Amino acid sequence: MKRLTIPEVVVARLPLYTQKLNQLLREGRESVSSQEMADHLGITSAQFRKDISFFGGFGKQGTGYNVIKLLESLRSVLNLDRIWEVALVGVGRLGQALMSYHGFSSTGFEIVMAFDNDPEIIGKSIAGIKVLDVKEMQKQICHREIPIAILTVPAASAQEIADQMIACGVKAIMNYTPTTLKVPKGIRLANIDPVLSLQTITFYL
Amino acid sequence: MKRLTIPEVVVARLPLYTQKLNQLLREGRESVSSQEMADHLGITSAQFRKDISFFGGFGKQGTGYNVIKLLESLRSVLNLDRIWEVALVGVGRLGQALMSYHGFSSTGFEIVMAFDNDPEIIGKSIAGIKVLDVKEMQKQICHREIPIAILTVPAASAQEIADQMIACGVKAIMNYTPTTLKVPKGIRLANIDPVLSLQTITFYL
DNA sequence: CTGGAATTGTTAATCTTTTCATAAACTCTT
DNA sequence: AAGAGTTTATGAAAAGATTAACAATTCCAG
Repeated sequence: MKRLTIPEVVVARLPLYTQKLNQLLREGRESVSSQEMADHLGITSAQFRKDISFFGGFGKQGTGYNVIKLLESLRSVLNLDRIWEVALVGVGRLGQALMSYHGFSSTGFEIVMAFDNDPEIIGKSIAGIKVLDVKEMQKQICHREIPIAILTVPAASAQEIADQMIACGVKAIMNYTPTTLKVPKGIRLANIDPVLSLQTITFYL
Repeated sequence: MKRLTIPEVVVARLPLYTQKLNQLLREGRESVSSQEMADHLGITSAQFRKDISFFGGFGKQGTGYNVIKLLESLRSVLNLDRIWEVALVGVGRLGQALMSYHGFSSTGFEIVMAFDNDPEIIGKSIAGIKVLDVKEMQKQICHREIPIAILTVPAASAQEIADQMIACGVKAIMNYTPTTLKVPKGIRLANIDPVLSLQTITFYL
């Protein structure tokens, strides 16, 4: 299958493309050129065209790309034309903020379970989801075959919880903790501790 | 100056290195080999050594790297040996969660101002910071010469607020909104909408 | 104090990603 | 319907990043 050979850097740019295309769609635009996309995204038009061409020719010479058509193609490439169930572990302030974040459900992600170990919070409902005891986590995640987990626990327990998740079939972890997690090959790990990106930026200031 | 020629990919990995080194330091480790670092971080040892060597030889043949020495060198390279003042705009749930996040101050970042346009929240104090009217933003940011801003406003006003920030000297924006921002050259922009990384991951699932 | 084991720093080779350049395709005006 | 002006798709060239390989050090055991 062609998909296996697509560079990771390219895949990482696709969500930005869909974001911009959504914006154009809302503005009522019907088509857009690679040049315009590139200008807005701060890349070169050649790069945009090349990236898109990995998945086939969606453009039209002289006109550019049809916004809706390209958007739907990208959504399909990224497997966004379905609903992804997500579990969240660690219902602290950040966890609660993410649970209440409307941006997930509007883009096809749904937090369907949340877990914590604090008796104060277990049993409460946040954004319509009842918080369960983390002791239930493995049973629940296994049972519903949840593929994606958001990890917002304290650093000290991050690795332990991650191991448990992986043991019951989680395939991707969004790691919000300031911890270096070790995961087996085949498990996708995204490190999105807010501090990491700040620390990259200060190099350039 | 040598720094100008260091690849962005390398700089992006350095925070992960400091994260792991901090962990080793807490465990009381004195030295670590490139091989061990690589194993934990899921990279090759050659890559680690090469990355580090951009900044000079901090290791010792036969022994590895002194944890404290390497950590301090990296912190200095990343300009983390000072305090960085940060402004936050948009005190919604995510904004509040970030304001209360302890991970910033413990790593040298301090949210010193917060702004919103909601009369309900203006004047309240969150995590010790009084929320000001966003109308005051430009005056305050200019006056204190804040270099970094966290953008957690609704998508609709993101570009406008970003423009205002840049006009009064902000050099880096952490964009948490699901928006493609256009910023002039020389301004660093980090897109950290939680949805973006989820959308990258689903390609591989 | 010597020899074997461990580990770095760095050069060269390989692999990946970006940019360039241009033919082919389409639109629009007259 | 012809010609001028756009714009894509793509193969080839250039630039950039990663990996491999190994000489040069250092450590440690005996």
